[in-house]
Amino acid sequence: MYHTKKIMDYNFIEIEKKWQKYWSENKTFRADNNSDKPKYYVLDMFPYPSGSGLHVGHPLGYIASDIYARYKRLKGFNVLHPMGYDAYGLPAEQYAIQTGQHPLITTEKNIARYREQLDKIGFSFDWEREVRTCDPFYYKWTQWTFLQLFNSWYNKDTDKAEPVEKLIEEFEKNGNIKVSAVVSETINFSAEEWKAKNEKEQQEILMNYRLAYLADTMVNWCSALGTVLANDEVSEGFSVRGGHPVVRKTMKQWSLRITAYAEKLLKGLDEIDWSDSIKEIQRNWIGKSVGAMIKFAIKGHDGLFMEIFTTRPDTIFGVTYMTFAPEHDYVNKITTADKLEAVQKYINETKNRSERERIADVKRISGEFTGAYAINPFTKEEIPIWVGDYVLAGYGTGAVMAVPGHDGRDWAFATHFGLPIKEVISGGDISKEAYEPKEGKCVNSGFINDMTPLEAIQAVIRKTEEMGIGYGKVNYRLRDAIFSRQRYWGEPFPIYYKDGIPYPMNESELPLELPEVDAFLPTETGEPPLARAKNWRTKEGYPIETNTMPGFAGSSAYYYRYMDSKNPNELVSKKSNAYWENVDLYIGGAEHATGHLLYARFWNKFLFDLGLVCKDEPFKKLINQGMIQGVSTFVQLTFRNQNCTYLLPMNFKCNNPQILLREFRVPVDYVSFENGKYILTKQNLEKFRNMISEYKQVTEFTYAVIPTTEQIKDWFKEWNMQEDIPNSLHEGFVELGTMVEKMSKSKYNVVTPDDLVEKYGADTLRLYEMFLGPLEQHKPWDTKGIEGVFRFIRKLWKLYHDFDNKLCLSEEAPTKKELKVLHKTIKKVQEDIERFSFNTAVSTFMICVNELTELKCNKRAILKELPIILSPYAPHIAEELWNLLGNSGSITHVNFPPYNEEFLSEDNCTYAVSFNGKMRFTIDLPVDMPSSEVEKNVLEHEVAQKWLEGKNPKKVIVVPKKIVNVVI
RNA sequence: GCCCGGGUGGCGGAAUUGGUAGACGCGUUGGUCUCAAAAACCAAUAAGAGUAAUCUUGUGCGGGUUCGAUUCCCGCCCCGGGUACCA
Repeated sequence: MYHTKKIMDYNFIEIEKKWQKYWSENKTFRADNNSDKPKYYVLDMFPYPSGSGLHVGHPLGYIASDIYARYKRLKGFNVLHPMGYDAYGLPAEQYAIQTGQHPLITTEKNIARYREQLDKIGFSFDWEREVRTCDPFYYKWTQWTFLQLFNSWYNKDTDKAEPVEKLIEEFEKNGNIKVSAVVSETINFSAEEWKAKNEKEQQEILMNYRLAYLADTMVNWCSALGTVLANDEVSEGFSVRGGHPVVRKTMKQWSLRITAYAEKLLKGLDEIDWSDSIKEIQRNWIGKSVGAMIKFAIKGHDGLFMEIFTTRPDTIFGVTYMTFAPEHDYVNKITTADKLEAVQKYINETKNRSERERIADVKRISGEFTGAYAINPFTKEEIPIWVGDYVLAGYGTGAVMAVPGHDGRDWAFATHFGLPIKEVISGGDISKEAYEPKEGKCVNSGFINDMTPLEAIQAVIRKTEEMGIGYGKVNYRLRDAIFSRQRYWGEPFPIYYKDGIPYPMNESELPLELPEVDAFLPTETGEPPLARAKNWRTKEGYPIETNTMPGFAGSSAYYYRYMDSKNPNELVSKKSNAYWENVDLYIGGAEHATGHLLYARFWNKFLFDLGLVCKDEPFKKLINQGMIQGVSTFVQLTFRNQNCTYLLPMNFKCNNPQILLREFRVPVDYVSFENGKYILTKQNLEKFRNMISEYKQVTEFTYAVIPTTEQIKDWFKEWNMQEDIPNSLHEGFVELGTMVEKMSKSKYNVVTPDDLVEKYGADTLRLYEMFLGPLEQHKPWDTKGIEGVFRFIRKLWKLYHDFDNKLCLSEEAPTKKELKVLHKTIKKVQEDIERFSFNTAVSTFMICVNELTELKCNKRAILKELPIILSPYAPHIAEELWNLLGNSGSITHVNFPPYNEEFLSEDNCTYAVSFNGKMRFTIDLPVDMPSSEVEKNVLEHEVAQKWLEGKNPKKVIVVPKKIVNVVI
């Protein structure tokens, strides 16, 4: 009875329902586009609404961003804190293929579930600005941006994107002689030649320039998903989503010329406040290398040059062979008749090796001599030309000069085939391994002898430029982003075909809505699902593109749409953009490092070039929340007889080889925690057995029992086992083994926020998720720890209430002690929020409530401030207490109380006194006591006398208000 | 292999600029209340020695700088993430 009453004192169910209703009815969190207040934009990576809903790991980042958003409101900012859905995606479509249910229906159902879960946690989102990528009103602007990309090219002279119209004007005036652009391939032509070309030829040339272009591209083809994938969607030869095999294949695909922005994307990293690891991942992905292009003449082929890219022109005197990628055009031209057969055979072999095999066998060295020779431009030596698959066709020129003395791969290749190795940089031992550092002196190197490698690099580049055979060049590893997918559930391209040439639709025809199809599968002829749509043609009857856009299309500029989500005329109005600028704080998972976070920066820079937005980076500060891992629990199962299997603890070992023990996962819902151990009780086993069909566990589980001691004894006897019954066996329950791993449905370790909100309330959940540890760190979820936070929040409630749960406040003036507790809390909480240290802020609240409880403080003067500083973390109880204190309306927009240093200062402070660095005792002394006095007082202390043993200290260090170190 | 990040009690973690290592919470142990259990409250809780006061050791390992190092430097080990022949 008493217990029940006590629990009901803090009635979180009613309080939370009441305030969530209030916020929604009063539109408390609506952001204003016309405000005199300074702005602050806090954004979460919008979720893909999956069918399994949210688990406790998902809201972690949302809670952190919500705390920050609420804090900024208290600090007087006009805060934009929106939420939406990345609604296009493969799972809904795969589900549609299996069940025939339209992906829109699945998606809407999932969104509704997400919304319900999110609402329960009490987020301060401005839901009026919600976006969904699959909504035509939204994807109109995705399609519109695509058209801008299609109609733009990258001008290297102005270093920005410009309209294709202007390029055409230039072609008509001067051809492309004066144009410096980022292109697929360069064919020079004059104005006359341009004008002489027909429409089709002209369009083909323009396609080389467009930032969104259609071209034959080597793509990652995933036949299981029936679509191509971007590089970031493939990992080690398998699709990231689903884990299906991926092969390399040439196909005509839409691509985005992100490579034009490689340098800007790299430079921009220096100006944004992101974690070092993400910046580093992006730097590696962009992969800038500075070097030179150098042409080597090929013996016996006048006018044919082997052009290579190298970062080490200083080692050119050490070239002992050259290598072409097997796919290189020249291989067939230069291979001598006697080598032709072997080379052809080699090329065919490498072609048939899948990407997967190539990766698996990185260490296998293979190659073939072509019989041809290149001429070293400096030494005039004849150098054998090889073909080898360690040279990639897609990087640089697809050909390398090999310097085995100073490059590890070349060294391995040369050693394998017995090719010469020559030292041209001193400092290493090239008989053992390649010496790669750019340190030492050039040797055996003609005119660059005795130079340092760095000097030599410049000298060789200059010389090749004079000789007209080379120039300095920067290369990037980054590839253009393949932008088409052969799937249904994505944005249609606003492109139609006339005589096989793609043309953009008129902007007035946007949005081009996703058509209905009879099945979500490719056609019999292998065309994408949109080819099934009836009358998928323009008004004039031209066929419309049947590919759809990839997932990152809709997520690359959504943060702009939130600024002006209802605007039917523009992506974002100049005025709204000028006010909100860009995202101040962005929180999301690190898994988007090379995908979304790179594409969004690219789109943003493009929009900036066009003058559509005012900032060239989208996200000023980025925080990647760590993964919340699940604790999986295991039990061993062993066959007893036809109707019975025994459950045994994981630490049960058995030497009898006839007894087979099999490991099984026990779903987290059936696990109890007692005496510091995870266990499965008899009662829970019963429940679990009834639900067994929901889990893909073996049928033996149906007959599983926890053996009693008697049964074990019999069993041991039966099997002639001599062992004593291990003390890990118990009556009535079985101990479980544990493992921390990713939280996922298939691992049966998913904890959902809904259950916790129901049991403890949203405020407790919010506090606990933050309390778990630093936001950016991975950490295991441990449901039992939530009790501590729940105790804290009830203790807080009790500060304001008497035994009968009546508000009970004293109007007395607060003591110095009480004021100090309050103000040090305000100070620490503010500092912690500002450095995103949410876990320590929760500790601070706990300390504060512990101390006020200790002081039996129920004074209004103190307790009236507490709800404000707590409100970002636990908004519902904060609102309730705020109103109980006699305030009306929401706590959302009040002022964060400033702390007063005056209350923090003390007359005395505690010095920690150490001898030779070891702390021995503490002593309270006046704050303003001069160092010499402190020293005197310390040395006179009786404990000090003991440690000094009558000797004089060698040295005494006094750090004012902190420590004293006595050296003896 | 290369590039990042990280190793602190039984567990999650704290120590913000080199200044009392282990805050706060979980768990555990003992106690109060209760017929009993739960809840609540109180106390102890890094390890080792000691009745105790107290002492010794201690932040992955080895060394260094310093009056003083979880924090800075050098070398190594382990874990997590990224990347994979990028010339």
